[in-house]
Amino acid sequence: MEPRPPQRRAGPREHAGMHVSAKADYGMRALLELAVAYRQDPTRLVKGEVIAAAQHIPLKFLEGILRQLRQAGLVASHRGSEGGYRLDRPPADISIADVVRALDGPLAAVRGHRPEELDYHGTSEHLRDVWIAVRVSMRNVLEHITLDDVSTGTLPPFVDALLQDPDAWRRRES
Amino acid sequence: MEPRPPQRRAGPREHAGMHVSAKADYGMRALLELAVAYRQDPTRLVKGEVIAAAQHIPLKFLEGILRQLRQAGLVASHRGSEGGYRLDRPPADISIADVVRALDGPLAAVRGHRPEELDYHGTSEHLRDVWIAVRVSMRNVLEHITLDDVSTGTLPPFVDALLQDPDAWRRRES
DNA sequence: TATATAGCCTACTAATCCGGTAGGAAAGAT
DNA sequence: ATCTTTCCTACCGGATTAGTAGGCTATATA
Repeated sequence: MEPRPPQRRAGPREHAGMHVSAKADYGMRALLELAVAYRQDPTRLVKGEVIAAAQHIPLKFLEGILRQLRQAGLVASHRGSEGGYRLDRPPADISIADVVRALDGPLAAVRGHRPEELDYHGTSEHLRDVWIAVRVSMRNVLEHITLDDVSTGTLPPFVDALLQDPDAWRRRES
Repeated sequence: MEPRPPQRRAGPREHAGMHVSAKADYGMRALLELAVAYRQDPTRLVKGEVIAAAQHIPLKFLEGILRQLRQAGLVASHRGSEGGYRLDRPPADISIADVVRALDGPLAAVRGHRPEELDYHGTSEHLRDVWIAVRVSMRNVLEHITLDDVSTGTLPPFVDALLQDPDAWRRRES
């Protein structure tokens, strides 16, 4: 195996509201590779190293991610010379939310707690509704886009509508 | 000052897709206290300790948060015996997104990068659209709810609509 | 002018998490 | 028996989180 060029690390972490970790990002890309193979032949196995090379993911790190995805029931694997990984169900039945939850945990949390567990009082009584609402809106997007959608590039119409927003690609001054 | 009961810390951090930090949560609650005072009298100052007591926030931690909010232009302050904090503009002009951005940084990031900076290729070409779409949908919620809305408990109709979702309060199996 | 008050600023810390790396054990094919 | 490929455990440096500690500075009042 040729020596892999050192991965570029994002500098200071710069915490963000919704942060998709390297794990979830790599995991999504790995699953998209598997989605293509699945459409060719649902039983076909793809080796970790092939995925790693195609998407420039450190192999040993990827192995851990794929193991986690297997434990979540999204991926199946076989060892040995003819081993590898495949999706455990059709790519149209795996949502982005499934992947993010398997690798990054719950979609939304406040101070480490689920929104519905929060106990606000006094003037902040209605704050919980806000976090619940943002979670619903994230779910609406992430639960309705599948691996198949992303893989084929045909996102659901309501997602395309979101992307039509002229400011969609503009960054806000933070 | 009576000794403050020890703060309950959330156990293992349990990383989440969107994680609102303690800072942003405390900051929101502090601003909601200030919003009430502002409606009474826009020039009225509230002391840090009063806010801390009302919302059970460690005082010294809160001071740092309020300083950050002042640097972001959301809060004004005065020192001295009659000092304290107040909103620097009407609560109807401060959105939740303003607060989260001031305290937690950008609303959405992938591996520490803004979604629009990402460079995907091959099978994951369309993945960026997904992260952009989820950012748009988060913005749609967080930029259109103001401190005034939360403070008075009258959220915008489209947010109420989100909360009507029968599953809004249900946690998903992760 | 002295003093008390309350915000401002810097530095520090313990625990945790992130993004990996290393080394080998176990399973499967030839 | 051997080679391949996945599986598992342990470890690591750096960064972040959620605070704490202590003093400095501005302001009002006596």
